[in-house]
Amino acid sequence: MQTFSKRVSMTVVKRLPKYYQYLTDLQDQHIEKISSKELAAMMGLTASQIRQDLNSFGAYGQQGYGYKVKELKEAIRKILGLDLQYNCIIIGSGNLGHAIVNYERFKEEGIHFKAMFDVDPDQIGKKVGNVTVYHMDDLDAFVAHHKIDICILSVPQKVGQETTDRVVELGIKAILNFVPLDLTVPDDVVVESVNITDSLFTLTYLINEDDDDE
Amino acid sequence: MQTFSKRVSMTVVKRLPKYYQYLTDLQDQHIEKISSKELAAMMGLTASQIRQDLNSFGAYGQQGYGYKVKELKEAIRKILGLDLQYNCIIIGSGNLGHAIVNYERFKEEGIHFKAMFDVDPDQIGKKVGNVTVYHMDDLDAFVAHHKIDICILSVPQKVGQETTDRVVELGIKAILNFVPLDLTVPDDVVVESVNITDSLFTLTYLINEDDDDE
DNA sequence: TAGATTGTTAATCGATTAACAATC
DNA sequence: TAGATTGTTAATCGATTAACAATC
Repeated sequence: MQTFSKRVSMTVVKRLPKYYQYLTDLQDQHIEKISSKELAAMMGLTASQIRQDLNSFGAYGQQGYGYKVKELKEAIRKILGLDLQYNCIIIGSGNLGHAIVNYERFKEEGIHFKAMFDVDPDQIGKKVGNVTVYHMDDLDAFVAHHKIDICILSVPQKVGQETTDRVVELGIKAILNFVPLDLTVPDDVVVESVNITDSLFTLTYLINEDDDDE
Repeated sequence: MQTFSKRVSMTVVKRLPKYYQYLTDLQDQHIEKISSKELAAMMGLTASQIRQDLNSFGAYGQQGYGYKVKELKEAIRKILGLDLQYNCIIIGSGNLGHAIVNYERFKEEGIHFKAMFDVDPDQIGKKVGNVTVYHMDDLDAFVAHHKIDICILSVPQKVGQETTDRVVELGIKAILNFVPLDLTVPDDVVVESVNITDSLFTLTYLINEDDDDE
């Protein structure tokens, strides 16, 4: 029988990493069992919502008991694709690029940084941890000889789109974008953006939110 | 007459910085007029949605004409609270902290970095641009003598919550959080989180999304 | 005036919450 | 078995889309 799983909504998908984080924490605390009610209280969601979310992927709980932390965590890990390995390059070896390479958590989850690229002569040839910075001129050759799954983009805004175009041209299908810019990519390329400017402006809104009529 | 503006939903608020970005771009291109239809096409929204969003704050357009880019941009700028000035400290002077201090865009919008704090002896006393790194021991005194509106948090995960508690204790009411952790704060403190780990895991999900039944 | 496009109300769609039978 | 809690259906709520009168 063919399965016809309805495409899961982005709203649910965006909550998955949070579930994974909380379940990892629970496991670190050696808690073996959790109910949707307990998890809801921890995460600020409702029990119903959690059960709905999880059930869009399958039945991971046990009636009358709850969810086994380890089992559920592993299930979500797999749903997130974290059972796989990813080769990754970083374009833009500024402070942000450095910060990401040094992020221990990524390595733990099978994200392998293969190279950094920049145009600044002072940066070329340097090593950040065990990752070498190459010149952008060497990008094509490098990607041709390595299977690269993800490109992390932390270049100046004005070259954001052109760099994206180049990366897409080279066949990379996933971009983690730190440039405060909405990138245009073909349908078969996925982009996830971290927009620090947007976050800051949301914060300034919230700071003043209640001032008008309270 | 008293105004009873219904509280604007977070869904709409999260789109405001995007409107602001697009309107800024339009103004830079010297485009004076835009219709909801044109803006919708650019932003990947519907014209209806844009008109609904904007009208939750007031009537900024002209029937039969559209929106004056400059006027609308200024209106949103004000809604976002970017007509005000904000004093800001950064706790954690690692690469991420450095990246943020060097972010030109923030200064343009009235965000002033007053100091950085760290516990690493090698960092104390250094200057990043014109911002000095102080020891965390000096935090209380500094905040007591400066009106600090925003704290940017880029400390190691394991001290994320305790640092937050300390900052809250000192009376700071807004936190831009880069620690991959859901911070607990009192109701009168606003937190906006940038969670790079969550974004990466969303990306790995999307990479594998269509693999199961297609 | 005629054409265009807003502001706003009504209809639809999707997400959350509630309820409860299934079952561990 | 009785109690607990899931999986899942139904009800509600909120967000998006459609429609159109107001009006520039």
